[in-house]
Amino acid sequence: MINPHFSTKERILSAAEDLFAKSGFAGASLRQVTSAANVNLAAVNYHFGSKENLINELFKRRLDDLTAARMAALDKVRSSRQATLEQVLEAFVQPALSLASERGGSSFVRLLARAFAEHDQRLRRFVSDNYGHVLKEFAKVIAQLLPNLPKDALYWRLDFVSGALTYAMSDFGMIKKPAGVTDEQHRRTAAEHFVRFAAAGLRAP
Amino acid sequence: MINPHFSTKERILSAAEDLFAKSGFAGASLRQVTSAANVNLAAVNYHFGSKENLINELFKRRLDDLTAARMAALDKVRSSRQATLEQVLEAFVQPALSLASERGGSSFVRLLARAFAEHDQRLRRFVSDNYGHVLKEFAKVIAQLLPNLPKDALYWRLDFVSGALTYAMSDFGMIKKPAGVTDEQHRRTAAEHFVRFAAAGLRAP
DNA sequence: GTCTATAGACCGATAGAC
DNA sequence: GTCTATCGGTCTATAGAC
Repeated sequence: MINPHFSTKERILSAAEDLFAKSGFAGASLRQVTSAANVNLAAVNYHFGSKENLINELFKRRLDDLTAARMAALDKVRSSRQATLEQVLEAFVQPALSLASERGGSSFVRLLARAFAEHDQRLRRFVSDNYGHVLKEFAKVIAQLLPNLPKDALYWRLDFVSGALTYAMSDFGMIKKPAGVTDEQHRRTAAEHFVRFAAAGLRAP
Repeated sequence: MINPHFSTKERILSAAEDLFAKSGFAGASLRQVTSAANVNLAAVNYHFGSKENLINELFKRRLDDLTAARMAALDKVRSSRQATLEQVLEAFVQPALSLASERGGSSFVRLLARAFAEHDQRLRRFVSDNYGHVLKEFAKVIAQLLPNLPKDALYWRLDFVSGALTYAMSDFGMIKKPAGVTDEQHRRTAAEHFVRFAAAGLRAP
């Protein structure tokens, strides 16, 4: 399961990603993590200091890249003459899609969904402090594309969009994929359906 | 916090609802629950047998009423001559809204969102075994109202709708409510925004 | 039905040898 | 950097007095 050629630190991160995605942060113990990673129990505290810090590092490892890719995609859309709502949504989803295709990425996507569902103050704060500005930028661009939509309606709809995306992505790799379809195709299909749905919902009268 | 005039069993259920909503099923211990309920630790095992069974009873207590109310509302819409998509969505949301207005109901709504986010096999199975048929009925009626929509697109969109609703409702009682607005008004507003958004998303070309 | 007390297991974290 | 061993604390569940 866990590739023995990676360093102890990376093996811990990968095992933790899988187990926390499956059982939750409180539900999976460091003993389970180190056992799955084929690593000694004490290694977690040596490399990360504490369970809480291990969780933070887990998010940092993936989110730094994800937010950078999203901002790059948004800037590209912005600089085009006539940006559409669909393009902005695509710029938001596509990087998450690529992430989900990386090694262990699909576990992380589920972990992210879990972090949002858990109204854990500490974790939410960490995510919003470090990566909240990206969401604000997307919201700003979307607001410009929907100039007639009242602000409160916009915020509600952006919340619905986040919810729809979170839930759909957290199901990646679960039950829904039909047989004979590659993961890649499945994610591409999901993204297309999502963009159509979200754009129409945002444009509702 | 916990009304001392209710029975031991009910005080345990209410305290468990609050604490599991806040900290997750693994995150909150029976000691915290019994302490918040002002009840002896051993009372949980006397009345419920185990922590797992306590969780099941928690869902049963609310979901029996919720699904019955949803089916009643759906039947009413069905029997009307010209049912609209908006009416069907309203029939789905309104009972959840009423539930959220009950004593402790808002905690339960967050708990429900958590149960979906946790891909815990045991809990998901319990919910879908006991209450999955309601979702199927709604899906059938919605499919009839969108005869030109391919089946796979419909399933994706219904997933997005569930996600949007779950996510939005799990935020009830959290940060979003503006000052000077009653809980009741806030929920009503949320429902209206949701129905507009979801109907438009489902009708997307 | 409600309590105390405790069994038996697991937890995160650390000290200290190598 | 990696290991063993262990501390001090928590957990669920239960036995048995009242």
